[in-house]
Amino acid sequence: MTREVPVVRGVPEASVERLPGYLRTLTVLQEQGTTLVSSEELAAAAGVGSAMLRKDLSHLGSTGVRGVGYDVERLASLLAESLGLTRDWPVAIVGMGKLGRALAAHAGLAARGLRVVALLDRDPAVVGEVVAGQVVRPMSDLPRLEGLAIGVIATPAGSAQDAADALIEAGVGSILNLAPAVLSVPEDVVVRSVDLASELQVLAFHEWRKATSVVLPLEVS
Amino acid sequence: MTREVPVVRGVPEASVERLPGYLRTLTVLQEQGTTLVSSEELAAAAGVGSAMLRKDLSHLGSTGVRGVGYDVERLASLLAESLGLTRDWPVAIVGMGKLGRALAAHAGLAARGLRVVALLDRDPAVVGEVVAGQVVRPMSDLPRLEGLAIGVIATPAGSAQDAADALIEAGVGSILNLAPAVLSVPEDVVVRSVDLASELQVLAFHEWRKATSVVLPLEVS
DNA sequence: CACTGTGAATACCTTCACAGCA
DNA sequence: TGCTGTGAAGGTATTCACAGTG
Repeated sequence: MTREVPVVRGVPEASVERLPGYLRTLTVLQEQGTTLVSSEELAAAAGVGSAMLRKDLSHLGSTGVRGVGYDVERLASLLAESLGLTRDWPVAIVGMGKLGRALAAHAGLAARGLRVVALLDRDPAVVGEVVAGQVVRPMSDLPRLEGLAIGVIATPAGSAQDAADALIEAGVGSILNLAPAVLSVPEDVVVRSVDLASELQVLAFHEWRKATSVVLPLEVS
Repeated sequence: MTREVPVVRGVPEASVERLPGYLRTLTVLQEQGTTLVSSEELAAAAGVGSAMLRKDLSHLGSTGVRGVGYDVERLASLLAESLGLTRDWPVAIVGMGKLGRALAAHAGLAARGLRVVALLDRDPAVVGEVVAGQVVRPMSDLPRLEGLAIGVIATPAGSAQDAADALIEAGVGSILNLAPAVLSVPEDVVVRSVDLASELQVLAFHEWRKATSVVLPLEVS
């Protein structure tokens, strides 16, 4: 996973990356009927330290009550608004392989303001198929789509740059790149890359490290 | 009391996360017939700065030649060995939804030493199905699997902790968690979480920020 | 009085810049 | 000469610890 985001105004990137997790955790608490939560409790549920949580929230203009904690609903609203959940973000997915289809079928994107408005593929054999209730379109349809905000690249590595170029041409401002390739894009376009094979390789590295390092017996005192 | 588990390979985590990308880039160069590469060129192709690349490689006991550059094949070998590619890492995938199936079918895992040895699902209706050439097994088969190294959780959030517990019980030392949930695991188990919906939400945040911050036209004097 | 919000301290990561070597 | 390897500098991110407050 990589990121290339110029930290511009306000919230540090590392902090931004944790916000969706906080919102998720709050939603669970809400469903459980919890109405008030301390930073300690929320942090534990979100898997982070409480000081970090408080600092993260402070960037959003936090709204806790000293001596008491946070109002769950209020905090959830703050996070939702900060993340842009109040708006709809039209998403186009390029590449209808297994991964692209999995994402297209992903329930819960819509609930978070992420509206998948187009599925595209370069392969004429795939175009016209119905995936997750939508007809797969040819790449040539891209320029016709209005108001696109986010593009997802789920193509093979070799087509990733072409897909990126086409998405940007169509007006996309952010790209989630699932292909194992480095994209070159204008600097005002935000790219996040996720490569599952690389994630597994990082884990393999850790297993390898564990296997080759814990040879010496531990000393107990 | 003890602490001090032998710390051997001092490769910083941030560095480890970039190694698979370097290897990927080198493989492409190799296929193109390139035999020698400078840090500047390789860094550009991998989308990082050249100083960072050199520092990353230095942690592995780098093997460049001053005034010349790196031997592509030699460097690829170094990276492959460092990442544990010389060994096979048995992987089990839990959860045969769309995402789990996509990963199971992922070509190129095997080429990187990641051998998917088992597909599992809790749902009896899915057990027995053939996915990517393998029969889906019930969770109760997990304890029977020998030598598992890495587990992938591709279940709904509600089942993720159960899946993690079962995988760890079966001897897994590292987990790739694709479910939107926080896992609690023993501290010697390495967990990496990837949530595609959260990734998209981070992008939505950036779009939102761009839309709300660049309202005032810049004044140039 | 328990908890938040935050300055200060620390740890970590990246970039700079150049010494040193083929 | 041209490039690597790396100490030092500069940034970010995280943690500590406590003052401030409902």
